[in-house]
Amino acid sequence: MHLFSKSQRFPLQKKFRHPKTNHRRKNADEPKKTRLKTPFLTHVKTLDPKSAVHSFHEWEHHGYTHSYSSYATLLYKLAREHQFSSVHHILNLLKTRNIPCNECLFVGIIQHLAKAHLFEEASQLFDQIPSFNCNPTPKSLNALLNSFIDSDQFPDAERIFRQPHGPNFRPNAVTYNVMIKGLLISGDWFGARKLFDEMIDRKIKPNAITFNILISYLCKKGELEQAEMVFEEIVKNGEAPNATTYAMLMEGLCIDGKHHEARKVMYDMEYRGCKPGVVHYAILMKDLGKRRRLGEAMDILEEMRKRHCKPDVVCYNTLINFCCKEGKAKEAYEIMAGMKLERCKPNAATYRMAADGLCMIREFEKAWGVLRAMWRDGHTPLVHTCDNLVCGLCEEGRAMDASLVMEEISERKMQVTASTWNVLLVSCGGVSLGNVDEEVVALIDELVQCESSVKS
DNA sequence: TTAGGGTTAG
Repeated sequence: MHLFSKSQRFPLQKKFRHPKTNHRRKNADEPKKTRLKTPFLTHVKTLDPKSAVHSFHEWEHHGYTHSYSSYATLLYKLAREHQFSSVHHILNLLKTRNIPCNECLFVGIIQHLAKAHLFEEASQLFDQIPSFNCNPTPKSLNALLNSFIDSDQFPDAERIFRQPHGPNFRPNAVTYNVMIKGLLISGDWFGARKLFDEMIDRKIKPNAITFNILISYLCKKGELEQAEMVFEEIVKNGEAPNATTYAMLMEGLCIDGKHHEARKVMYDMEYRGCKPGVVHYAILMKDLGKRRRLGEAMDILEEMRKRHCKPDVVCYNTLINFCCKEGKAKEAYEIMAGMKLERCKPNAATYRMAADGLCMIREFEKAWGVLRAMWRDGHTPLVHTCDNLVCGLCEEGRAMDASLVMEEISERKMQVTASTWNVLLVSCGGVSLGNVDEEVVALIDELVQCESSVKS
């Protein structure tokens, strides 16, 4: 029993003919020419892996000729869901039907196999790529090596890397980058340098990423002098350091207490034709904040504006964070107000930090305003922020305000901790000793009922 | 295809 007629379930092939020529393309299975979304592709997306395989065969059974993209989409889906026996089955169909394949398909499957720790299978699939009517390039080798290394399988990656891969199959810079990364993960700096030298000997030109991998390692280890030497090497090699190189170097210098030098690097980068971005300013800002030099951190904001670099939400958050930590939440509040003028939308982190900071300095009215704005923007405050606000208001003897806050919290299906409820109830009891404030008590009753219905 | 940088919380 089917809900749709046969023609709806298995639209006839003629419906998918090329709109201009109205005849089937000769090479319909060619990977690059199958960008039109066929009904099968739309259909298969809605199915679970088992039904997808079933449907694939059913459509075929009713005369539908699957294009390469049908196979590929199905295979990606199956691999993503780790249905590797079905992957094997569909791959076999591709092979026996001699359908030309795109190397990207194998890259994707190899990555999923490695994620599932099926390293032997990943390696075998890589070896079998030529049997699939596909010429492998270093791209699939690199994907295999990188998947192995990211799964902590460096020895296997090295074994594969050292295997001969045919006369026309030459490793490229990415291959070496991946292997260098692998060595540095285990802290083998000398091994990495040796591989770098091998790369040069084999006339494989290192790229910016090669240097960035080395610099990133050195900066994290605090080996600033060596990092700067590698930096000089980049220039010597005729390669241009990129924005990431500068950012890593700046961060390394800041960590090493060399703020002034980090700033110099930022000016140098502009001189060398690489415009500092918001991240570079944020690195300086964060460092100044850490050193409790808030005023200078604020000046960076002004400097950014002068240099036509629009501060983003993370920049503002960096400042707001340090202001709040220093008990200067009023300044943080001003910054937040300034963000709106600059058309920069606060995010959940902005609101959370500002609300907490304002509670900390007992500016509950403002904190309450921040919470409301947060809700209006579709963000959720943390439970401890609500706790702090309600408890703070209670401590100031403002039980009615605290109850109103609680009302809104409950309306939004949020909860506070049990101890906050206690504080609120005790606070209301204190208010009403011998002179019960009926309005407050009624509100609390309502809230308790609402709270129990949320919990149930 | 490879790295990678600045915020909150967890």
